[in-house]
Amino acid sequence: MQSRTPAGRTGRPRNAAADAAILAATRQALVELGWSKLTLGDVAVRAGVAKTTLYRRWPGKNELVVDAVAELFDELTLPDRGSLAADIEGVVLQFAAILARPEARSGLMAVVAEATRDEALRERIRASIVERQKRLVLAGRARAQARGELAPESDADEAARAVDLIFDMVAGAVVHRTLVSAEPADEKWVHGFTRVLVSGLTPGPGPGPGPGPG
Amino acid sequence: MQSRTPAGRTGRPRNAAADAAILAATRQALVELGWSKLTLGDVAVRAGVAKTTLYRRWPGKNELVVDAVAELFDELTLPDRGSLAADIEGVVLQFAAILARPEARSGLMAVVAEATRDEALRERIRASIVERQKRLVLAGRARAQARGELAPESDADEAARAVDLIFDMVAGAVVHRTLVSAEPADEKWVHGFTRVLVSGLTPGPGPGPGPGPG
Amino acid sequence: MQSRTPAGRTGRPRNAAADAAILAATRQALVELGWSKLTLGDVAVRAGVAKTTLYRRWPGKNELVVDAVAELFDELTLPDRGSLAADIEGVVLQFAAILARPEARSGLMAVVAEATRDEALRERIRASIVERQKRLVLAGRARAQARGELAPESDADEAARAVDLIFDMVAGAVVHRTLVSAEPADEKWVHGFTRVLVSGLTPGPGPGPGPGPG
Amino acid sequence: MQSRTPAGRTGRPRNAAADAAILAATRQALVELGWSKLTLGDVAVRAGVAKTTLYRRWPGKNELVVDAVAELFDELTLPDRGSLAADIEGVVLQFAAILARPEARSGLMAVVAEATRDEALRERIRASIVERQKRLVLAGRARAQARGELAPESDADEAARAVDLIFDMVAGAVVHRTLVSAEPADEKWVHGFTRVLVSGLTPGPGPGPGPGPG
DNA sequence: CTTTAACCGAGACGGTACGTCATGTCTTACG
DNA sequence: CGTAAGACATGACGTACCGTCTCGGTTAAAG
Repeated sequence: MQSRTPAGRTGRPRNAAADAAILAATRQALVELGWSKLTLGDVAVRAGVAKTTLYRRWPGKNELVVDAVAELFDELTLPDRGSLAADIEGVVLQFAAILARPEARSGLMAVVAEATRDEALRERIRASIVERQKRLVLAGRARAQARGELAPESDADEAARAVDLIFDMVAGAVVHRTLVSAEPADEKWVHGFTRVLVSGLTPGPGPGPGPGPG
Repeated sequence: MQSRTPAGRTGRPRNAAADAAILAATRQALVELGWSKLTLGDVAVRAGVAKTTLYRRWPGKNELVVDAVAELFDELTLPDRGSLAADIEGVVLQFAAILARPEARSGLMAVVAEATRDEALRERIRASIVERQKRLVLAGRARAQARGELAPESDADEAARAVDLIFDMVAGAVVHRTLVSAEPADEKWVHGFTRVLVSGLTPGPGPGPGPGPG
Repeated sequence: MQSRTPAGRTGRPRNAAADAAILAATRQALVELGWSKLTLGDVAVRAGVAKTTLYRRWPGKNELVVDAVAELFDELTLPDRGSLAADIEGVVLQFAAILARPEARSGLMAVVAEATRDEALRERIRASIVERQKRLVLAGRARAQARGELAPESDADEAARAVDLIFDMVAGAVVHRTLVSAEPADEKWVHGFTRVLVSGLTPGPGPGPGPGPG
Repeated sequence: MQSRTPAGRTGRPRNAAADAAILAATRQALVELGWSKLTLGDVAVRAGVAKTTLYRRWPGKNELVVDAVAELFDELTLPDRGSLAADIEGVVLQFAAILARPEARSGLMAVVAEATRDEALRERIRASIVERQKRLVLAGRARAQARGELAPESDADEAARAVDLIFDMVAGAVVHRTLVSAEPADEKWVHGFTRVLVSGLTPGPGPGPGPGPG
């Protein structure tokens, strides 16, 4: 998040409602215009706020969009569906649903692109989105370990690496399917993806469910 | 690619060298400025070409950047390293090396972001980059099937779905690791990724290499 | 005029019809677009001719428009209406009619404006338009002298000055009335103008026709 | 004139000094470049002002030049030199001096040319230049009537027509002499012109001066 | 009846200016 | 001091014409 009421108590206090109005206006503008056509002047008009107010609270377009998009992912949950594979399918479908919304599609990729040249923005994305949502992987892993589906890690460092890897594999595959390949991440695809993620391309000699991802 | 001398033979022919100069200038500008600061006027100056020449050959910045970035991925190869896992590791490391280059980083994500609102651009990306590089997955899969590591698909449709899935999983994980999580896709990470991709999170009862991605 | 077949006799001769087509297209474009919106590319298209052909024959827009407009004034005649005043009225009405045509209005003033910074263009205008039409003043003056309405000049130099003055007074007044004051030079106005020109503002104590210009 | 601070009192007020700087820069650019080479971007640079500021205050080049040129004619005065003819000679010489300045020469004719296709511009010229300077004719006429050199008009309508006619004859002749014939309106020419204007080409039987204009 | 040289159409080219738009800053009046 | 309004300097946009050039091809007079 961005704006804190500053330490000093004097002067007119900031209008607290403005923050929410600005973020909502940003998402609406993303839907209608996409990132590159979105202008801060337009957001200000939609939010019923002066451009100065907006600049006083966010440094620029990128940071504003990160905050506006980050909120979208807070609605993700990890319902207990009984097995690791089922839990993964459940959360991946939620994630795919969010990525199907235009404000997430164009906003997310655009700020990632900008972040390739802006260390501060990269950090903001990591803090507001990536680390924030790793909670889902952590919860799923803990649940699977409690069920005996996954072995506990030998040490904390290895655990962290495993969480990071799974997060990148899950989020990356869904994003790539949705935005680069531009195909829907529907139930069928999610099912195949989960099978490969859980069992691998070559499920081994055991009595596994069957080879291909189809 | 972009400019073909049109069917009619009349008129002064296009300068063939200009295309290459423009694409090289685009990549150079991407390195120095990133996508959002890149201007077509600047590219034209770098390429020693008039702005009008550039607009005569590409509709706009997005299409130009797609073409400039697409060329980067043509250098990917699939060396035969003896096993499916080793082949995957080899190509993923090459892919990670390309994504470490700034012209690929900002260019690729930016055009993907733009493509969320532009069907024609989406198609251009799919044709120039996605479909073009699926050759790697196809070659690797065929080689693994020849070795007996993977079972042949029952039908063409299933084969296509499998190729798409693997492509999204590989490319998506590397892109996410590199650009969103902003961590390097180094040998250690690639090794862990490949183990999960080939054997799954729960390798099952067989004599598999052992669990976890560590 | 412009294009002469050059000294060398070999080679394909110029298409003679093109000159007329270009000048006609120029006048048509002046009517529709005015001087500042007129483009040589457009004239070439209207004339069914390549832009190169046009540039081979005229140095630029200004010279082309001078030639196109100059032709308009060649239709002026000086009918013998019996008296100096009547002759003046007759030719002034013809002149006003030409200036009421849009190709003359915008073309003439525009090239005069350009000529303020281009000596060669000034000379072209003087030769093609001014000197060419002084024939009317010369003829009228000679006729009035034959009738005894005007005294013959004492010497050639004085005669030339008188002709120049009358030409400037007649042409200037009509042009100013028509284009600057933007009022029509109708019969009533021409009548008043002629009275002042012939008899002056203060016609003197004699039995003149009466004072004011009304 | 052009820019008034709008009715609303909010917002940053316009920089009042900018108007004068822009008009002065316009005249300077007219001197150096002429109308057709004058660009608004260049004027903005000379005035130390952004191009947007300029477009905020004037619709385009034509209107800007009208305002810049109109100011030049405000310095005209009508000194009392004792007789109608002397008064006319005085003001005509002043007018000729202004028309000898390059910013007046190219600017005035160019906007007149443009006005042939633009009713609003025509009205702007009439209001800013023509009607504004008729004050000189009115004053001269009143003075001549007070001296008894001219008879008073019978009615207001006739008076207006007389003023218009004289204005067109004086301004038109000087403009034509200066810009179309491209000869200087020097003292000798002005003397001859005034004689014809006051006494006519055929001064009649009275004891007038000599006949010809020489 | 072949050369030869200028003509012609088409259209790409390097430029320049256009008029608009967005950015981020500033300056005012008001609360 | 926060705020709304809006002017401001800056700079890129994508378009339009400029006048030049480079083609393939045509056309007539000269040899």
